[in-house]
Amino acid sequence: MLTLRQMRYFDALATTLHFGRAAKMTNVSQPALSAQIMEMEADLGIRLVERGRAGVILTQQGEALLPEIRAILLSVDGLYDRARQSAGVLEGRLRLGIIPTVAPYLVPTLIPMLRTRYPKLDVELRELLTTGCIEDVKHGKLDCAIIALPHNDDSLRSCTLFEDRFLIASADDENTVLYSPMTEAQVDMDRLLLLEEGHCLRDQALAVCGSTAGRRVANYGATSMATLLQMVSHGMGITLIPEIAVRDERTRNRMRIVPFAEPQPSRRIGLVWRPRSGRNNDQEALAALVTEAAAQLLSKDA
Amino acid sequence: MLTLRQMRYFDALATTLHFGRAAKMTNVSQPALSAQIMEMEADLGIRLVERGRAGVILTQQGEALLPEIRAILLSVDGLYDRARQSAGVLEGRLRLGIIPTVAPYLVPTLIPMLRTRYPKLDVELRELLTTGCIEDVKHGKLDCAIIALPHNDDSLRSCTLFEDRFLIASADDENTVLYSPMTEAQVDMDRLLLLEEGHCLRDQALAVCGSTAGRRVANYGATSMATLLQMVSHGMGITLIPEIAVRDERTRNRMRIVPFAEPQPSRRIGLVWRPRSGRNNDQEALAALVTEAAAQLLSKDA
DNA sequence: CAGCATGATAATTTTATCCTATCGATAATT
DNA sequence: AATTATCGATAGGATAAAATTATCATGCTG
Repeated sequence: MLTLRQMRYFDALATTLHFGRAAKMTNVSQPALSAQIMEMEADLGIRLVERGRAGVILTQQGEALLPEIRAILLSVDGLYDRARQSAGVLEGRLRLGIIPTVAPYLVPTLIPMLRTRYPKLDVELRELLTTGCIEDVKHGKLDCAIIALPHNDDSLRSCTLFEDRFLIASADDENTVLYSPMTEAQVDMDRLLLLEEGHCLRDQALAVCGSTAGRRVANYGATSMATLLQMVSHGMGITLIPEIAVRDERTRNRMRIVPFAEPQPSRRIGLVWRPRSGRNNDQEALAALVTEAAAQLLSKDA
Repeated sequence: MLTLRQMRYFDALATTLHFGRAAKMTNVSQPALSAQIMEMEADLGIRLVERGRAGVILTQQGEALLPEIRAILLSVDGLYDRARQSAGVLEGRLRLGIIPTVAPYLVPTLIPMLRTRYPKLDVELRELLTTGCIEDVKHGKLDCAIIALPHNDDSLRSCTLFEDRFLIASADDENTVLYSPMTEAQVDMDRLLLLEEGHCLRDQALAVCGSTAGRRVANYGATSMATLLQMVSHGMGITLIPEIAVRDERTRNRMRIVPFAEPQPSRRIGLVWRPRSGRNNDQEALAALVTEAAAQLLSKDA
């Protein structure tokens, strides 16, 4: 089988037209180079050079193969450059999953920041439920994902990005009684609207409010926060709204949004990745940036 | 140093995403493949694959390098094809030297024959004096040459292509006495015109006619047969004309051309090449074709 | 003819590569 | 929770590839 070593030797031989000098150029003894060239010729089944006393002459076939061989050697050398280049922080493609109750609020802030600070980064965003995020990260379809912690899959590593407090949103009318701040027990479970199954926020909302068992829940599942809050603003019920969504949703819907009493319930948003992904630098940089973006989003909001 | 073997293994690994199956695909044990991939990663300084429980995932960098690596492997495979293709008879480039007293008469017949029978052949013709032919063949600037034999360089091999008889040409007027056939002794040395120094035909003419010493030679050297024969046709003298030139030159100049008496003097035209050029098939085929072309040229001529 | 240069060859050592067997870790099953 | 299966990594020893040094044969050169 043809080897790169043989090609390098042949390249040197074609350059020097002299076995001895080609050997010196390749830091190898002349017999070694000679043997490799011979093997190369045997392998290709053709004569590459004509050995003469006054050095070496390339055969027509050797001459014909030379440019191709040099191109191959150049490509191989180029691999090293590419490899080195691709080792930078947050360069190339990054496939990032984000859960639907975070994505629409975080992305408009996060993406411009990424573009500015890491212009060589090509982000591929996917909005997926927690389970989807975790599965895809595990199987290498995503490089990492932003989900609510904790997750139950200890084959993945994670870090906290920010705390996202819950608030209560209701229509801005007189029919709804809202205490401010309010306790979990004051939530009217009959009027509590939830996202559809699969959203972690649904479970979190139940966990927050369902501490007292036996209360019923409005039998409806909204497909997105936007839908949910639109329903709320039309007086169809109340819901938990994560702080990250407040600024954005308040510009769309007239709502009353009140905090919980201390200790305020919240969800912890984090980044998950495969422990062996080997992109620790990337993950750290991304985490720092997301934290910064979230801080920006949450500032001056109640 | 990166090797093709490593690239092939990596290619298989990227295809199967499984060390075991990649090993089977490359007919090697799994540890062997594993080791090569590891070495490749160490050499490139990057992680190519992520080892996981459910097989293997390419890292972003591995993914980035893969197309380039596959292209390289394809190029290498292509080398074999090119080599095989270039091994045909009379294919590719053939650099052929021809002495000036043969070239203009042989070429118009030879080249069309070559083009017809060996369409893949790309002939590079050079008209050179014998010394030039021999030097260039020796130094690999020509693949072979057509010269008059014998040559005095035994570092080259040669074979006879055809015998080229000499005839005597004179102006077609009453002032010149020509016997037919004539003997060498009857040549009027004072009127004998010759090519300039360097042409083997000049020396051969002298050898034919100069057997009787002391005769003087017209002090003039024509630069080509065409010039020489034009001078002859204008009554400036007589000259030896090789049979190969007769048909062509007779159409250009009115001349009387008579043969020598038996045994007719002649020159032997042959092919020379480097013994190690390794293109024996080419040389044989070319020799056969030239012989055929010459036979065609010499037929029905006196 | 002697001396020089060139590439090939020989004998040996070093380095690569491979294989078998086994391990450790994870995932799936019982 | 223990068992089994799968997967890639590791260890040890054998084999093959490639290197080195020393030498040779040959053809030029003076």
